[in-house]
Amino acid sequence: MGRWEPNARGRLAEAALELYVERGYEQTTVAEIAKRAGLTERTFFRHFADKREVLFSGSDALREHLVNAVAGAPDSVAPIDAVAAAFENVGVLFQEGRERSLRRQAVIAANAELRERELIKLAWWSAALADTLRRRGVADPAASLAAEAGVAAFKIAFERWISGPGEPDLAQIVRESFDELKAVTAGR
Amino acid sequence: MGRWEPNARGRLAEAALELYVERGYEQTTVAEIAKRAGLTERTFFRHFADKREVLFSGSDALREHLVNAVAGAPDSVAPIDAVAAAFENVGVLFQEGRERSLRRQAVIAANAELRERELIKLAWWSAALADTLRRRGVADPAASLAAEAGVAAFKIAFERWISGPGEPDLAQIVRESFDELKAVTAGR
DNA sequence: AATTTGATGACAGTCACTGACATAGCCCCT
DNA sequence: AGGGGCTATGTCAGTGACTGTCATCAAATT
Repeated sequence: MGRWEPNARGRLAEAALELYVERGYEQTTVAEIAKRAGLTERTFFRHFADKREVLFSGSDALREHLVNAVAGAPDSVAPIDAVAAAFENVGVLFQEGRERSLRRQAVIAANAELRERELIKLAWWSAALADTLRRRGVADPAASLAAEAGVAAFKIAFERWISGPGEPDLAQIVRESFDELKAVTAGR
Repeated sequence: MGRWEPNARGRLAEAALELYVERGYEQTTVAEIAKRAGLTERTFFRHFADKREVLFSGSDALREHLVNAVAGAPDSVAPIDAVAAAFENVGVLFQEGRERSLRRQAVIAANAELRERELIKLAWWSAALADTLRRRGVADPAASLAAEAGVAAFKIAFERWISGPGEPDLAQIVRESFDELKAVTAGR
């Protein structure tokens, strides 16, 4: 087991999720994560900015996907609908499967620090979406509002997907969530 | 300057804001804050859970105010409008004045950790609002969506209030923000 | 005046995170 | 094949946030 085992980053992420599930986030030290991955604490911090980030490294890819979807929408599509369509398609990127998402969300839900990190990732999505809308000629504050409201709709859809029974279809739930958003903001 | 100077908590909050403004959040140690307040580091952590919380202790009062406003709205008012009205009235609670809010927001905007904390405070508002709406008989996910969308509208209004020139009226900006939200989610 | 109560100080300890430097595996070039 | 560089990892020392524990001091209570 020399220095050069492949995929150090992936091993660290795997070990971290396992340990967070087994004994909780706070009760896990970075040294323990590194040890399980066959590495040292210092190396952990070379791959991840902090102890939380190891759970959120996939967020950037999701953001990219969202931005591309919105940027590629026809000009005739209203901002909120472009955002809605982007989020509907994003379900595909949860290939890691509902199983892993469930474990991950359970860990996040159990810890305030991790929820903070998740929220700032969503805020980062929102900012990127707003920026993309502005490039499409949407003025502020409409661009920011469409992005924020869209992220909110997705957040709630995701929660329902995670907490729901069986194997529900994320894209379908997202669609319903955006429909509800429209109904609610119409003052009904 | 004995042990028993009054208002230790307030002195700590004041010293913290000053130092965060002067030299930045990260470059300020808790020991320095405590020293300026004439106290020790240990005492700081008896008053505030962590180094960030000292900037957010007013958040709970705001939440209370919001919840009461929504709970007290007439039954005939639609959920989103009850939330909107609550946020319009909340401007009153920024008695500390735009001046202090400006300094505080500048500090928060400059640091990711502080932005995380702010987001989770807003999420806490949203959860409380959703809960209040449910008590009014609003079903989910409508309750959650109205709360989330409302917080988003307020967040954007607040940003505009802070970054705008002169002394704009927060309540007015909040009203406009909710109107924009309605327009945007209508697919325009 | 004695007692109790609550806030503060003092001190030691853990752990997240960082900077600096050493070392080991891998690739390229001759 | 061998040397030289490049990058990932290891080692070590240090800072600072945060916690547990116990002592101490001021004020309220009796």
